[in-house]
Amino acid sequence: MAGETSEREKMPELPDVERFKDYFDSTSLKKRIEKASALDDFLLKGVSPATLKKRLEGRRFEKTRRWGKYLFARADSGGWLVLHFGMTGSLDYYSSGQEQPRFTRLRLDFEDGGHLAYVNQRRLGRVGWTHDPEAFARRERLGPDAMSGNLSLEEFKELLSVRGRAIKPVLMDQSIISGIGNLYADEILFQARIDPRTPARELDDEAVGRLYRAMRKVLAVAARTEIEHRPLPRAFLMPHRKEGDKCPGCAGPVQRTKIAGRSTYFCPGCQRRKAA
DNA sequence: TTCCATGTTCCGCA
DNA sequence: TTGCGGAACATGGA
Repeated sequence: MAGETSEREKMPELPDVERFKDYFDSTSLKKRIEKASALDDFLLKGVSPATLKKRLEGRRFEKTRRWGKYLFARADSGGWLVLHFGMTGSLDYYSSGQEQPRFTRLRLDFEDGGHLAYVNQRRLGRVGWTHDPEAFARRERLGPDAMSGNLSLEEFKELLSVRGRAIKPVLMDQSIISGIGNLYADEILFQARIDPRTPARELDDEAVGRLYRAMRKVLAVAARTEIEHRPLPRAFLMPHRKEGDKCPGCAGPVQRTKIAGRSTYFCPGCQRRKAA
């Protein structure tokens, strides 16, 4: 991730956390942790710096998993390190001799001389510890992960049918579905050709089906392009988040509005409240 | 100087 | 009680 943040400053949503997972796996598994330093206990939630040290030092990470925007790393002491990236968090692995990245909040020093830095400029984020990611998700009231095989079209339909508010904030509500943030909510609704202001329960079966498929497709494609470090597909709205920019679908002007307090970009020509 | 950005949490209203 | 919108939070950039 080093040097990469400057070229693409992106806020962590599910695809970004998927990239962090891939990065964590390729840099930090199976190595003995010599030292764990919480440099800013502001971000520690429910775990003291001393406990974190005790759980990590002398241990190795065995595997990772992701739930929504949370990344969990399993230590061979039993238990999982919990990372949430807030709006400005990322990971940076660097070798000894290189300078510690600015805004490093947690640093792990490995036996091979490498260091994993959890970097977070604005300190909206979280570092914690849990004995079980499933239990953590329940306690935090996280809905099913947006990419999970467990989230069927039927369940998705069920989740939306009882919500009266606009579909966009419903998609972003982590207690309903985990992983979708402001940018990808816009992208998913654009790909599904649905007006973001449409009340969730007004979507008919056909529209919900389109939305479900768009959600899976967008997140999968975005995660892959994030990991492979490629640009997003040309048909994506995301590179056009600017009022009046050209819609990649119809070339009409992209419109900006505010929904539930978040700025929203959409194409009024392509995205309708009722299926076309 | 003021506004905006992002995700989550908290407050207050209906 | 529940669902919801909006402000607040930290911090820097336009």
